[in-house]
Amino acid sequence: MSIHKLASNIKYYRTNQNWTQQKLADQLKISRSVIAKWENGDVLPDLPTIIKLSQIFHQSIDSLLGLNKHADQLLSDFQQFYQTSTDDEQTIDESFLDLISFLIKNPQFRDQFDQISKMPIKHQKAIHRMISTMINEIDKF
Amino acid sequence: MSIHKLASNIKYYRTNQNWTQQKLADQLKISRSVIAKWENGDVLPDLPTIIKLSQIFHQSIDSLLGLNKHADQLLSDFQQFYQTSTDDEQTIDESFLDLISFLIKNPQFRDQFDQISKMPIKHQKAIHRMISTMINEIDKF
DNA sequence: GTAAAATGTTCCTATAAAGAACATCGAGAG
DNA sequence: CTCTCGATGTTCTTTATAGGAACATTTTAC
Repeated sequence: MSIHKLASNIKYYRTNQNWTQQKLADQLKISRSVIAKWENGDVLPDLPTIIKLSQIFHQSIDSLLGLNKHADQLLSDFQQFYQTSTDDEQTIDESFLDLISFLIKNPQFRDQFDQISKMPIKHQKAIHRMISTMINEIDKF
Repeated sequence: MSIHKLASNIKYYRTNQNWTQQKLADQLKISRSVIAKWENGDVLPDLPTIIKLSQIFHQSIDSLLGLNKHADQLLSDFQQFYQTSTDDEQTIDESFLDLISFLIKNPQFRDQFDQISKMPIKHQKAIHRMISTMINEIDKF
């Protein structure tokens, strides 16, 4: 149940409008601290509020929740685009679209990734090993 | 706030399948009386349950709630996904396509970021900080 | 008309979201 | 470098409401 996406989506669409948490809170007529909690994944908005959010951001509820309906279409587009530029047929599947959407909505990771991709291979390998360790450790929580 | 439609929709899709309330309850692993309350509009299902319902009935959440979208909005959703819209120049540009192609060609990184993207926000933030440190340190070589 | 099933209702409990106050972070200004 | 202020994050408490169990009612089948 990929509800964690709602958190970053709310933050993404809010900052996209250059809104402060307070401004969004005012529109929803709720307290600002609640929005901070939504965006950190501490708490889920209730259904009526989700509907309001989807209207304010002009997003379908499904896409607010990260359950995008158009994945199939987008997928085939991506595949077409990369058919020419990559000779080997690597896996571009639905989960890859999810990852792209994650990078779009989390520019801080995108920037890091950009840097990593420009490093020499040996550094990349070192980083890859370290991230593996990090992921394993953090999974223990 | 046309939430009243959810009640009749749940009942509609359930009876359409010739399911009893008990059978639906079993699939959701909740008590039957709750479903009676949903269908009478006494109570709203929580978000995770709504998502399950939309999957069980093969309906988008929006249509389950009776919030059907228009064609033009579907179109704008599509554009939003690509982020081709005006003000967001930094999201999808040439360098982003480079990044995607890097991900395609380096599945080991792709898998790691896949995992990261599925973590709770707080873990993501921790990882982000650690990667920052790593990049800074490794740049000193 | 009766029995069994399906559904509706009541009451209670437990959960988790909202609010308020306080803490921390971060971006300028000096 | 430090101070300030706006924005955001966190903690604690309160409140709202969804869920469960048991009972009541309605519907269906015979």
